[in-house]
Amino acid sequence: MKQVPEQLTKPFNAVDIESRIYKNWEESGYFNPDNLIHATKEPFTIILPPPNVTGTLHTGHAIMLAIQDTLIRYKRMNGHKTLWLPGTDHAAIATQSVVEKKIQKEEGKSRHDIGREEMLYRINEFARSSQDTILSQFRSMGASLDWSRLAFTLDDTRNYAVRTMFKKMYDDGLIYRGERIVNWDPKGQTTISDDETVTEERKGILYTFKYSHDFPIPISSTRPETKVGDVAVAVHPDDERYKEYIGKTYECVFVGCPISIQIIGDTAVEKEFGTGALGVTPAHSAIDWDIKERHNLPSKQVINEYAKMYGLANEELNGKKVTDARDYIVSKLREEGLLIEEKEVIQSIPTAERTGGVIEPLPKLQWFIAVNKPFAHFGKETTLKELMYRAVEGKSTTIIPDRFEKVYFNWIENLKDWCISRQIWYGHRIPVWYRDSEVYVGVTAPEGEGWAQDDDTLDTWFSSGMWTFSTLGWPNNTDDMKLFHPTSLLETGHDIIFFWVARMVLFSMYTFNQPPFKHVYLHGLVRDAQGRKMSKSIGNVLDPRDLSFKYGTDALRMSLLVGNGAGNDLKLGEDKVKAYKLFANKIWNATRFVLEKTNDFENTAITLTEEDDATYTAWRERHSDITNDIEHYRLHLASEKIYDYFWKTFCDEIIETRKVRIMEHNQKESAQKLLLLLLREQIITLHPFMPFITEEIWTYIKEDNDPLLLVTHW
RNA sequence: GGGCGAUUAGCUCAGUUGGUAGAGCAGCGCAUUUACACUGCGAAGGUCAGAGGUUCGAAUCCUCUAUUGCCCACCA
Repeated sequence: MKQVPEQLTKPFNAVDIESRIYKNWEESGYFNPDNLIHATKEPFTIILPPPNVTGTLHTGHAIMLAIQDTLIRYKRMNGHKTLWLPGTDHAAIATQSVVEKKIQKEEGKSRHDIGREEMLYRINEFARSSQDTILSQFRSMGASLDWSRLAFTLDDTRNYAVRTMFKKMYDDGLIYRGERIVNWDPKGQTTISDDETVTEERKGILYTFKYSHDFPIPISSTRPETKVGDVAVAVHPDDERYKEYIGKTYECVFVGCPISIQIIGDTAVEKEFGTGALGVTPAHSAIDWDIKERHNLPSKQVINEYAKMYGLANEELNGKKVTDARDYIVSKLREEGLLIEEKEVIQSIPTAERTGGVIEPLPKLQWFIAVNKPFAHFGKETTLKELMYRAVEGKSTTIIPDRFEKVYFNWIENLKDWCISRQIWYGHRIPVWYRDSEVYVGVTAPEGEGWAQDDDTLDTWFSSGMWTFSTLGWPNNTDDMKLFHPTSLLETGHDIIFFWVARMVLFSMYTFNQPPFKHVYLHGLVRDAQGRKMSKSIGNVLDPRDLSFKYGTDALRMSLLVGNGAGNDLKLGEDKVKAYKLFANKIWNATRFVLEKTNDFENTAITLTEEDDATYTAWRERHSDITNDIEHYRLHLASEKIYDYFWKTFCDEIIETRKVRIMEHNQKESAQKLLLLLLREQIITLHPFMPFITEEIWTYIKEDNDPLLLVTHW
């Protein structure tokens, strides 16, 4: 007669067991693949998308952890050498601006008052203390991450990898320095990439005017203040209205500033827009810069890094903010009778995602990665763009759901050279040194006196893009590199496909001619129960820590998995989490009941009756169905199926019928054996989804020489 | 302007390769010396947005329409 464990007689309380169980797992060492000595199958690797060091756990993280941990646990139980590698991201602009704001608020100082060295020290200190917060929150989700391999995008190992990569690409002619129109963020005082901008719809006015009375062609612009930097007027070469002027140059005075305007023909100009004539401002518009390149025109910058006018003959303009300058110029035009039309239009204005500042396109000397430049690669001539395309097209990487492959291709096709330099301090400093007109690019500083390192840092996605292999010790030829790269799966949100996924493909294909991962699984965004975005202003943000504390981590994980198909957004309400807390209770109570009804069971050799055997066979079918779903990354179906079977089939049918037979001593031992067998196998099957409660129950039902459920065979 | 989705019960959503429409919540009826009220049993509720097509058979495949969401884009 076995005693039912005392703990089981109390109601289930998740909070009581979670930290203790996590500690047991961690101390067992099985999160580290080096300790999985019985793992005979090939490695299965996921590199965790590194959260920002400054962050705290949100529902997006929770989804990512639930999906990845479920897959990792499943693979580990299946005998794969399983590596799930954690790390954090220095998130350059985000982190620096948090610390800058803090210092501004507490000490009233700017980063320039503090100085580069001291500032970097402060940011690093902040990053380190902040990191502990997010990592312990990741632990609380039950994440079976190999903490012994923890990486940071800005630590020494990663910095060495970044410098090595920069040098290698520079030597291949893929990294170059050039003057281009970049997205300048006057608020953040830095360049940002196209992907870091968001367009905002705003009302604007399209002004149609002439520079001066003696200039023949009226032009239209929403930004008349930039027109003092005009060098040409472009018209369509076939435009009958303006054909006769092409090739002529006019000297005129526009709001007190002398400008020299050449009339040129260019097919980029649309006859139907505005007056059909485009004032060319190379320094303040990307399209105009291209026209300038085509026609060999000069360029005059009239707006500085603080979005103020400068260098103009009309002293009244100098120092004015662009918006004030616009008002000033419009009123001058009106006075002089040069303003022909004002038309209200909706315009899309690019703003900086991070700071909200209105982007000022400016010409700047920056570092770029050439994506369209042919180079020799593993014995063949190719371009980076081709490599990125080929990885997905050739199915060496598959994207789940596959409709995102189209999105990926679409983005690749429109890809332009990637500006990788940033004018902020926190990040990987560009490994380039200057002395007079000499330029030195190297992994380490050059010998000799008088060299000064480039002040800029690299775009944070440069280091993140190398993440699948920089975390494994590249450029050293480590055992981890040999064993775990390419990785098996990248699991992340679909909003990050361009920023990150494509860049990882770029670096890995370039370096190894192999993609960084075999599969990409994209999950959706979490929305509230009504389908709205979670936002602080609406007040509908669900904090996973609260939910976990209130309903248990297992319940939270289930609520994030069930019904959450790849690529679709997930609507999450508190009721859903609550429903899975009830499920945890059900598991707990069913376990107690089964143990009570079988505490006199001893005859383990007994064979099942025909009926019991059929029931068992039906379960095995359901089990292989679930296995198949997990193998195909259909966790939303697998989780629902095990939930449904446990509750509706096992509890409501099997237990109900067998308890009668046990009480009536009607083929009692077969019934007892069936219940024990099914309980054991379901606890194993539930483990990847609900790791805590199942590991706890395992201690009550396991055989003496069974290991932790964590490493029990699936 | 281009691209990608969504539309299934009152609400929120599943539905894996085409084979008798499912779940949770809400609501209705019944049960209660009960493993679990954090429960069980039962009933009700849907021309699967609309129209056309393919098929023996369509929520599922194709075309169009309507509504709706998201992403990308240098129209000055």
